[in-house]
Amino acid sequence: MAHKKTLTDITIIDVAREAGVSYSTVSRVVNNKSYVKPETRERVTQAMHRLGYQANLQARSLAGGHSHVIGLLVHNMSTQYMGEIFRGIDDVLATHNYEVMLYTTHRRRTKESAYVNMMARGLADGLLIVLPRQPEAYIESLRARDFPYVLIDQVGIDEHDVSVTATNFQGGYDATTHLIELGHRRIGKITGWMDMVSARDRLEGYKAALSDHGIPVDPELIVIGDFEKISGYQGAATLLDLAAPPTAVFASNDVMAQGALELFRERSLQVPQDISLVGFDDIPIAAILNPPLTTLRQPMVEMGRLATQMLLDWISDPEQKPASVILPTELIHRESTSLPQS
Amino acid sequence: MAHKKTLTDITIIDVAREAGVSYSTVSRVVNNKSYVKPETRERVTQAMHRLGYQANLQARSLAGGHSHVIGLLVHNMSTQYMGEIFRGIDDVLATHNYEVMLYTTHRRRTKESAYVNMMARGLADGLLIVLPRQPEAYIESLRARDFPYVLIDQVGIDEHDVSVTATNFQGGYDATTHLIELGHRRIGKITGWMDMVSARDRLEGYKAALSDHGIPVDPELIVIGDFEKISGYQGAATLLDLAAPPTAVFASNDVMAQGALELFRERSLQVPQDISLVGFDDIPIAAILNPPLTTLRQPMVEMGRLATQMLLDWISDPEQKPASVILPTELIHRESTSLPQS
DNA sequence: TATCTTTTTGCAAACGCTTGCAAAATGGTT
DNA sequence: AACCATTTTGCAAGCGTTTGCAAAAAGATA
Repeated sequence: MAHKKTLTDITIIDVAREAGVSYSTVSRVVNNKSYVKPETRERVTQAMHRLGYQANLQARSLAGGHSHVIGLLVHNMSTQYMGEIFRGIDDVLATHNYEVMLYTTHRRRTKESAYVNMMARGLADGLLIVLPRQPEAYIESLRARDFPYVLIDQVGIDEHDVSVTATNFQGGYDATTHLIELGHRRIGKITGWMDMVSARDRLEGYKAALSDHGIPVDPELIVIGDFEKISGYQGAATLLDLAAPPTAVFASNDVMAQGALELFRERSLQVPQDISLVGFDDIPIAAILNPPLTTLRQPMVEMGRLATQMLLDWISDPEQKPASVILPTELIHRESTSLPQS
Repeated sequence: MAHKKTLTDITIIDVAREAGVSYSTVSRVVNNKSYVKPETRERVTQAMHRLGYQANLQARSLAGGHSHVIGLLVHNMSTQYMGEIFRGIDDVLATHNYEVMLYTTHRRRTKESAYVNMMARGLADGLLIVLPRQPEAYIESLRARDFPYVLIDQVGIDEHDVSVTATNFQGGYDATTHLIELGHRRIGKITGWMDMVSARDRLEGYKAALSDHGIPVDPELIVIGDFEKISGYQGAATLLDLAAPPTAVFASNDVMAQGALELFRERSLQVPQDISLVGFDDIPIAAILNPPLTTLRQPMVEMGRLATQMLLDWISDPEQKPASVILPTELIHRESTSLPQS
C-alpha cells in the first residue's frame, strides 16, 4: 500500500522518522518531559506540526499516560440544572484542553458504580460526579488508588471527601424565614429526592426556621417529592387538599415549583395573592415563569467551574488533594411571594 | 504484591485463567464471536461474572475492537435545544449500552475538524455531529475510511451525506403564512447564524411565503441574528426603530424570540396586542414565556433519537449506510400572535 | 588525560485487548 | 481405518503509546 498516510494515521513512529529521532524522544517532547536537547525538541516539534500529529488517546491511556479526559457522571443531561453546572465545567475544561466522557445513569445506582469503575481504569484522568446516589459503593476504591474525583452537590461519605456543595440548610432556612417574615405561618414543603443530602438539608433548614420562630412543624405540611415537575404538581395538590391548607409553599427546586404553579393555575389560585411560592436553584426558567419565581440561588455554574478546577489541580499535582468547598446560596426576590391573604 | 486484584484490575488474562482457557477464547466469548463450544462459552461467561470482568475500553479500541463509544460534537451543551436533542440521543444509547464522548466546540471550526479527526481514530465507533459548521473539512475523510457518522440539523455537502434534519424552509414558510393570514403585512425577520443551512432555509421560507402572498420582501425587515438571546433583543430594537416598524416579528429560534420579548416589554409593547411574535424550535421555555410563544416545533428529541438509531444501525451493519431523513416541523399555536392592531 | 557527574538518547518491555492463522479436535463419509 | 471438512482452540503479532534503565554523550574538575 503506497498511498500517503492520512492525517488521522500519523503515529509517533512517523514523527520520529521525520525528525530523525527515536519514538521515545518524540514522546518526551509531546509530554513536555525533560532530558531533551532544545534543538532536538525544536526539530521534533516542527515535525509534529508538519505532519499534523495527534496522539492516539487510547494508546496513550493504555500505556499509562494522561488521557486528558474527564469522566462526568450525571443522572440526566437534559435539565437546566445540569446545563448550568455543565456550563461551568465546560468553561474550565476548554481552557485546559480536556474532553468529557459523559455517563448518564438515570439515577440507577448499579450504573453509577459500574461507570465509576470503568472510568477509573485509565480512560479518564479524573472524575466529576454530580449528585451521587451511592458514593459509599466506590469512594473507598477511588481513594485506595489515589484516583482524583470531585463530588458535586453532595458531600460524600466523610470529611476526607472532595466536594463542592452549596449551603442547602441555610438556603432552606432562608426561604422559610422569608415566608415567615411575610407573615406566613402555614408553610407547605415539597421535598426533593430524600436519598440526596441536598434534599435533606433543605428540609432541615425549613424545620429549623420554623422552630427558631416558635412555629411548630406540622408533618402534614411536608410532602415528599423527587425533584421532577410532576411531583411538584402532585405535592401542591396534596397540600391544597389539606383541611388547613398552607398559605405558602416552598418547593425544593424550581422544577417542582413550576409544577406547583401549574396546579395553582388549574385551581384558579393567583400567585402570590392567594398563595406564595418559593423554589430553589434559580435555574434560568425561574425568572421566566409567570410570575417570576422567588427562589434560592444555588451557584451552579460556579460549582461546575470550581469542581473542575479543583479536579484539574489535583490531577496536575497528585500530592495536593484539594479541600472541599461550600458555596453560599442566596435568596433571589422576584414576584411569587407576598403577605398572606387575610 | 500479594493483594487480591480489585474489581477494576481484572483483565482478560484473569478470566482466561479462571475458566481454564486462552485469553483469545475469552475474547471470542466477550465479543459474541462463533467458534466457541457452548460448554466453553458457559464456563467463560460464569468466570467473567464471578470476577466481575469489565473490558478495558482503550485496549479494546486500540486492538481494533469496538469501543461502544459514540462521539458527540456540539457547540454548547447548556441550551434547551441541545438538551432536547440529547434526550433523544441518550434514550437510544442507554438501551444499547453505548456511552458518549462529548466534544464542545463553541462554534470554532478548527476545533470541529480536530475533534472529528481524533474521534475517528478508533476511540469512537461513530460520530453524531450537531449543527456542523464546516462539514466539508472532514466529511470526505470520514467517507474514505467508511467511518459512520450522522449529521444533525444540517444536510452536509451532498446527497451522499447521512443526516437528520427538519423542514426548515417549510417551517419558515408556515410561520410567515400564519402571520400573513392574521393580516400582518409588515413582518420582521430575525435570522439565525447565516453559516447554517437551517438559518438560511428558514429565511428562504419567510421570503417565499411573502412572495406567494404577493407581498414584496422588504430587506429592512430582515436583520441578521446569531441564535443567541441578545441578538434577538437587539434585532427587535432595530426593527422597532424603523420608520415603518413591523406589526409582527418572526425570530429564527425561541431563544431570540425571548430576547425580542424582553425588548418589547421594555418598550411597553404588549404581545400580541401591539405586536405579534413567532419563534422556532418549541424548546421547553416557549410554553412558559409570558405570553406562551407561538412557534414552529422542530422535533428535536425525535431527531436525536433517529440520528442515534441510524448511527448504531450503520455501525452494526457497515454495509448498510442509512438514508437521510427530514422530519416535519409543525406550527404550534399559543398566545403570542393575533390580528394586527388597526 | 583521567575521572566523575549530569544530560541525552534509544532499546525493550509493557499496557489489555483483537485477530490471522496454524494446529488440534471433532464429526461425517467412504 | 483412512480421508476430508468443519469446528475449536491457542500462539503470536500487533495496535500506539509511555517509561525504566542502560549506554552514550557532554560537561566539569583535578
